[in-house]
Parts: sequence; structure tokens; C-alpha cells
Amino acid sequence: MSPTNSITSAQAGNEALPATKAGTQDVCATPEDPIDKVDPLDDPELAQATKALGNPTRIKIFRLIAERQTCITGELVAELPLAQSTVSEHLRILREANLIQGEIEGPRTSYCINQRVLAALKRSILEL
Amino acid sequence: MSPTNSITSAQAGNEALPATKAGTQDVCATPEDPIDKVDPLDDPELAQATKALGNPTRIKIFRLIAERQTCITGELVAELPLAQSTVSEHLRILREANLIQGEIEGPRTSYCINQRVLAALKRSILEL
DNA sequence: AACGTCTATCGTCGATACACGATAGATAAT
DNA sequence: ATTATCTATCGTGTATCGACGATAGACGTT
Repeated sequence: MSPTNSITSAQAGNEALPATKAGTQDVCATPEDPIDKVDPLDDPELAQATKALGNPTRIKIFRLIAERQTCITGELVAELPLAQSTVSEHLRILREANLIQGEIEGPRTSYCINQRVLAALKRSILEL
Repeated sequence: MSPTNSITSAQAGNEALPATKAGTQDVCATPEDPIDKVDPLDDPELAQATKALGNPTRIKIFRLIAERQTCITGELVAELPLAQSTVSEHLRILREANLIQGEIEGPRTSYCINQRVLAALKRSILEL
């Protein structure tokens, strides 16, 4: 088994958004996906992504992960005036929209931005 | 009184998003706001805008208005498999997020994209 | 004035979101 | 093996969403 186990949005019967084919590549490599080299999201994906961002706390969480490149759940809990379970729930929603990706690193989970989906979101919004 | 009365999102105690100073200009002029000449949305505005778009029906309504430049409520109702009151409710949500603007034209209401806020949204998303 | 048309709002209902505490599972340390 | 730590999930309660039909207000027409 690999030392770090990638956690994607495969639970809860939600696989609407295509996940990056993780396992073969480092999930948090942040290769700075160019906007015009990704396909835009289809409407259900776009709705899910914008819905996931449609909450001030989740926008803040997303920004925190983005500026730190990678982030542990506990760090986010420390930054936010919310219970650990609440933060974990917000992370789940961002994860199921494929906006972020989590890697289980020993006892903790490290999150990073899914650059490919973010680029696709940017392109989709620009095309509105 | 002016022949066309602009309807903005001033009701329901919601004026979080700054409205274009309508009345002095044609609301649906679509001057193609350049993205880098508008201020990005602040986080509550961004959350409200993305939340408003976070629904497949509202994305569809937004696209319909955008491609027709201007659109009557009844046209949208005719295009969608939803009750008139439901469509009107979706329009209210888009309106309160300032993504669209409505003008009362006699007995009907004509909607158009709020280009300034759309440009600000695009910029805000690009900066993520 | 009375009527028909168009659309926003109201009231209702079930489903979903959002917060929390409690619990459980995995891992590292003792 | 036991313990401690970290985080996801479960169960709960409240609030908001998303749909609808019914209603009301504004306007044009007769």
C-alpha cells in the first residue's frame, strides 16, 4: 500500500464530477493548469462547483488552502470559529465538487486545490 | 414617471450587493464591461453570486437571458418545465445577487444580464 | 368601469443545508 | 496492548431551498 492514500469524492453516491486520475501522479503537485487547455465544466458540474463556493465559510476555507498550497484539517479548524465536525463537513462539500483533494497522511488529512477543476471552473465562468 | 421602471434587488432587506446606479443610464445597455476595469466582489457578494448560480435551472435561465440579450419572464416560463411562480422565484434570486436586472415594461418585465457584476464575478473567480 | 394579461409575492410542503456534539476508525506513541 | 491524536461520519435540531397553487397588483384593452 502506498504511504499516502488519496481520498476523493467517491463516497455518498456522488461521482458527478470527473476526478483526476489520482494514484499515478502526485495529487497536490499544483501544475498551474492553463485555463484554455482544460474543457469547461458541463452545467451540472458548474452548478455543483458554484454551489460549493456559495457559502462564505467555504470560500474562506478554499482561500486558506490555496494560499498555503496544502493544509491540514486541524489548521483550518484552528482558523475558523466552527466545530471540527462542521469544518469537516464543509471540506466534504468542496471535495465532492472536486474543488479540493485530500490525501490521508498518517493520522491526518492534507488538502490542496484541484487545479484542473479550478481551471475548468474559471473557464466556465469566463464563458458566461 | 419614466415609461420603464427599473426593478432592482431593494426588497426583502437585501442590498448587500451594490446596484448599478440605474435611472441615469439604460440598464440593459450591455456595454461589455472589461474584467480588469471592475473591482472584484467581496466575499459575501461572491458567495451570494456563486450561490445564485449554484442551481442548474438558474444557470439555464442565466444563459437564456444572456444569449437573447433581453428576455421577458413569460419567454423563460415557456422554455422551462416549471411553474411561473417557480421561474419568478429563480429570477428573484438572480436579481438579488445582482447578476440580472429587470425593467418593468408595461405589463411585463424584461430581464438582462448585469454586465458590471458579471465582470466582477469573472474577475473574482479568476483571482481564486 | 370592467376585464384580461402578465408577473411578483404569499403560504405551504418536503427536501436539503448548516450547525453542533458524540462516536468511530485509523495511525503513532507508549 | 493500551493510549492519545486526528479526522470523518452519524444523529439531531433549526433554517433555508425549491417546487407548487393561489392571490394580488399593475397595466392595456374593451
